Order: sequence, then C-alpha cells, then structure tokens
Amino acid sequence: MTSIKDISQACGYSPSTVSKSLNYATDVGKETAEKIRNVAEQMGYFPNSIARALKTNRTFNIGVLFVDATASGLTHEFFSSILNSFKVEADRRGYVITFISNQINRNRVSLLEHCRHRNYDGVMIACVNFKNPEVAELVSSEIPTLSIDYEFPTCTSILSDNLAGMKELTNYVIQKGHRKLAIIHGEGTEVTHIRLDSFFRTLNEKQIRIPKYFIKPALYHEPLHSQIATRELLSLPERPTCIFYPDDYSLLGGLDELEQHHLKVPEDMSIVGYDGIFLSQILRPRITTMHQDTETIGERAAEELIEQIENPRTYKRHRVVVKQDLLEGETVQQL
Amino acid sequence: MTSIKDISQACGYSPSTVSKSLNYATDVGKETAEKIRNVAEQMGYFPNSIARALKTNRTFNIGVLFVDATASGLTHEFFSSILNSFKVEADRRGYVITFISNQINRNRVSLLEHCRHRNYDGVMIACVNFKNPEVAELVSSEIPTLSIDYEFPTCTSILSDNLAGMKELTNYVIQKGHRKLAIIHGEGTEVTHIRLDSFFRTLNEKQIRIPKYFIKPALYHEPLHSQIATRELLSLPERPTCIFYPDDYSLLGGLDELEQHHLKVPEDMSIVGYDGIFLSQILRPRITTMHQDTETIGERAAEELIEQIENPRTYKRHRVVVKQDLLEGETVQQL
DNA sequence: TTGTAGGCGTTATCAG
DNA sequence: CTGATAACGCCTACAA
Repeated sequence: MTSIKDISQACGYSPSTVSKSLNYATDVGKETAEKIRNVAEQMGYFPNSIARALKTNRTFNIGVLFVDATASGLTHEFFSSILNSFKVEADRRGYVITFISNQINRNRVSLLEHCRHRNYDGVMIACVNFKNPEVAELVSSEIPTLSIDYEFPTCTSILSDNLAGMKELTNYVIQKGHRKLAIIHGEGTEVTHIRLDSFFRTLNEKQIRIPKYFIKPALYHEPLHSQIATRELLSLPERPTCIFYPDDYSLLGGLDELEQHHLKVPEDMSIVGYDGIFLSQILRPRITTMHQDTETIGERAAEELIEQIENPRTYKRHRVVVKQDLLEGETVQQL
Repeated sequence: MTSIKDISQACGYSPSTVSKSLNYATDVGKETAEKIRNVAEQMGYFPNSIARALKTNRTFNIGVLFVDATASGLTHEFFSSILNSFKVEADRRGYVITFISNQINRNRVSLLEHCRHRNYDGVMIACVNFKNPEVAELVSSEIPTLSIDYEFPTCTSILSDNLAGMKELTNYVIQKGHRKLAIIHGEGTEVTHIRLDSFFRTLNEKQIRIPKYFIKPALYHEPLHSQIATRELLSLPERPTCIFYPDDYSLLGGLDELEQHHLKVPEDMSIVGYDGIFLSQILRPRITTMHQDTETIGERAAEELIEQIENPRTYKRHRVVVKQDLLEGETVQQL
C-alpha cells in the first residue's frame, strides 16, 4: 500500500508530478515521467480505487440486479449464462461487477438509494420483477441503466427475440403436420405475453384453432407444475398431438408424466421446450427447443451499458434484439 | 446526493455533530441527534460508501474469485448455487459481493494487487485453479480469505465431505450386490483425488478388487468425455455392473451411450452420479447420486469469512466440513 | 516542466 | 455536549 506520497518522497518529485506521470499526462517531462514510473513499479505501487473514485466520481463498478423477491436468478441457466458473458465482457473493458442489494448498513433502502450509495457507474437489470416500483425508479434515474428482456422507455434494452422465436417454433411444429397444439405457459411476465401472442398469431395465420383447455398456466422452471398441467391435458377427451412447454426444465416434468402414461416421445406425443439449455442436447431424445443466445445477450448488454456510461451525452438509448435459433432435436413427430 | 455538509448547513450544526448523530455516537445530545436525523431523513440523505471507505478502510465489499483460466463457474450448478447462498448470507450481513478480476485500468495485475486496489474486506475463493501461484499469494496475504473445497494452511476452508460421501455412495452400490465397479473420474483436482482415494479405500475394506481398465479419466461437466469412457468400458470383454460418473451431467453422456447399446438402466447397467443437481431428481429414472449441500456451503462460507473480517485478532482459521447426502434414485439395480 | 493548494465526503481526534 | 481541524489517497486547476 505505497501511496503517491511515498513515491513522491522516494524520488524527490511532488505528488502531483507523480500523479501526472502515472496517468501519462502530457505536461510532464518525458524522462521524469519514465523515472517516476520506474520507481513506482519498484515500490509495487498501484492506485487505490476508492480514493480515485472519490475524486473522479467514477468507480468502474457496474451493479447488477439479478434477484427476484423470491430467489436469485443464479440458479437459472438462462440468467447465469447471461451473467457470465456479461461479466467476461465487462472485465475486458476494465469494469468490475457487483450484485446490487437493497441495504445500506443493514438498513433497508430503495434500490436507487443503494446504487447511489455505492456509486455504481451503471446498472444492469435482469431477472427481476419489472413491475417493482423501485426498479422503475432506478431506470428513470440519472444512473445509466440497461434492462434485459424488458423494455423501459428510459433505458436501452436487450431483448431476446421471443416474437420471432415462438413463431418459428410454432411454424416448425405445424409444418411437421401438427394441428392440435397445446401450450403450457409460464407466469404472467412480459416475455410470456410476447410468446403467447406470437403463438396465437401464428396459429391464426395458419387458420388453426385450438380449444381453450389446450392452454394451461404453469410456472417457469417448476417441472412439477408442468407435470400437473400435462396430466390435465392427457385427461382430456381429445388430446393434443404436441405440447409446448415454458422452458426445457419444465418439459422434463412433462416428460415424466408422459412416461407414467406409457406414452413414448415423439411417437405418441410430441413436445417442445424453450431456452435450449446445455442439457437439452445431451439428453435423449434431444429436445426440440428454441435456443436463446445468452452469450450474445450478455455481451451486448455489457457493450451497450459501458458505451452509455462512457458517452453519457451522445449515447442514445435503443433496443437490441437478439436472434434465437431452433434446435431441431427429436421430440416432434412428423405426422 | 445531499451530503453531511448540506445537512449541517440546513440544521445549523457542524458537520462533525451531524456525522456523529447519523452514526448514533454517544457523545451527542439525544434531542439534537434526533433532530439532525430527522432533517437528514427529510433531505433524503444517505452516506457515500466511497468516502466512508476511504476514511475507515472498510468497504463492506467481498471479492469472489470464481473463474478458472478457461471459463467461469457460473455455468456449473454446483458453483452457481454456492454463490447464490453466499450472496444471500453476505447480503443479510450488510456486505455486497463483487467478482474479482485481474486488472487495474485494463492492465493485467496479480489477483492480490487487484484485491488491494479494490479494497475488498475479504475474499472468497472457489472454482479456481488452486495451483495458480497468484491464488497462493492471495491466501497468504493480509486480506481475510476463505477457500471452498480446497485447503490452504493460511485460511479457513469449507469442505464438502467428499471422503464420507464417496464412501457412502460406494458402500451403497456394494450393498446392492455389485462387485464389478467401474469409475470414470474428473480431472486431477484435490476433490478428484479425495474421491478416488475414498473409493479405493472402501473397495479395499470390502476386499473387492477391480481391474485397472475399470478406471477411466474424463473431465467434469463434459458429457461427451464420459460418453466416450462409457463406450470403452462397454467394449471390454468383461463389463462392469455399475459405473460411477464424475458428476450428474457427465452421467447423462454415459446414459446416452448406454441407450445406443440398447442397455436399460438399471436393469442392464447400474450408474451413479455426483452432485445431486436439481434435474437429477426430475429426470426418469431418478439418478442415484451424492448430493452436495451447496446451500450450507455458501452460507457457512459467508458466515466464516465475515466473522474473520470483523474479528481479525481473535479469529482462528479452521476447516468446516459439510455433510453430503445420498439421493437413492433408481439407477442402481439390486443384484 | 514542475509544484502548491484545495477538495472529493466522511470520520476521528481533540479542544472548547 | 459541540465544533474546529486534519486526514484518508488521489486528482487538477492554477501558480511558479
């Protein structure tokens, strides 16, 4: 923990000259600067980020909001892999990332207050209850923010293209000859809304009508819920030929139920998932699913947010839409 | 961003009195303090963590080291769920967590330098190449550190009880009547070493000998590697009756291969995994596996590290061993 | 080209 | 009980 002052004393230059040299300022003698940097190196000097932040109002620290009221998104592969690529890119650009909490000294405060308290240069928001007024307050604050899979009028958003994705998935199933499509969907988020919308729109285009009881609510990432929904679908007098699941995890709950009914996939029942998690292509049969490009989502998120942080005046918010790609798998039967 | 100075002016007390009041110091009039706190509240004051950190040398920020040279542990459920519970507990105690990088201003520096630069109060180390000399440097520094699943002489470690776990798992399989046990193991980490050791020790105890070619190297979390190893085991003149896999993910690669050989699990071949990931109990057949208690590991890690941070003098390093528990599943046949 | 002085927001010491 | 003062480590006018 040698400081600028120490170096100053060691080499006989004033602290400001030392500071300037270390920061490669132009108004200091080339040789002096060189010499000073050498001494600094010798003494194992490195700057104290805290002191610098206090002075410059820049922490090079990005806050990430990653927690729902109930649990953290870290256990969802979709979110954890977004976080991973976000981190890699932020790292590359010299930023460090910190999980946002809602405390200051163990006292509950608003998210915005916490962020101001910690002086994050910017904030990335994902996997959160977007209806939370504290989140709204945050995105409409002066702090650069970026949201994932949700659009706010006041910040850039990175959106996985669920509209096109669900359309492609639905068309794929239809093209395989299926007409009796059932859909089990996740809780009422924006993403769910978009996917359902796209699903029904596509059915309409193809002039396909499905009965109301082919539409079942469940929860993302809760295989048991989808299992129960599957059971209900199987008990109908007229069964669907293909079931859409909220995500790949949930699909596995359904798969379980199908096996209990001695129904083989895809021969007796076709099923499709969503997300394209790692395991979806390891398991047999390989799951037919829409892969969300979490790598690009996280990377673009970091790029955009940092761009905004570093060019607060010229930066214009916009939406970035990230393509999804169909993993054909083997769980849809050609009829 | 109202500061203490602002409050001072607004209420006519000096900055120091204001500071003391806000920090509930004892040497300030009860009523004055109350009044000042009210004004602060009114003005929406909250402290600037940076300024405070500069003065107090405490950031209430814990650095986590979570990256191998190749990739981040975030995509491994074992690590991401440890991180999750660590985060929850750290949060509860008023700490925030930040991913450690190895840069300062985009310049490569050692991990220790980075940590000093960022002034983390403590550091948690998991999912890292423990042979990296930079890690060694870090744990033997003055910064409070804690390691997970690896023991350093200089810091507290939280250890998942792989010794007892592997023993129990092995005994379970033996007790089911198996004698021809094959084991596919992960890369040469400390954990792998312990597990293999425990495995062989248990076999010895039961006077069971297995041929060398029943022991296959693979990599953690790479189903394809285990799949290939499985293929090799199946091509042996005398096959094992049960195969141990490095982890549940890898087991799925093996499962794939078994299906290609039209071998049913567990009727034709028994298999066991490790970790007890969420999916292991969703898939059918349910996987027989050793569940690692990631929740406790993360929570205890945060407790211990913070304990150490807050009691640097009295704290004594020690090892915390966290029990594992067998998930019986359905992939081991009674012979 | 170099150095001086002030201040970022906070806390701690010490005097009144 | 209250307040003036200095300091944490760094940066940056501005002066020399």
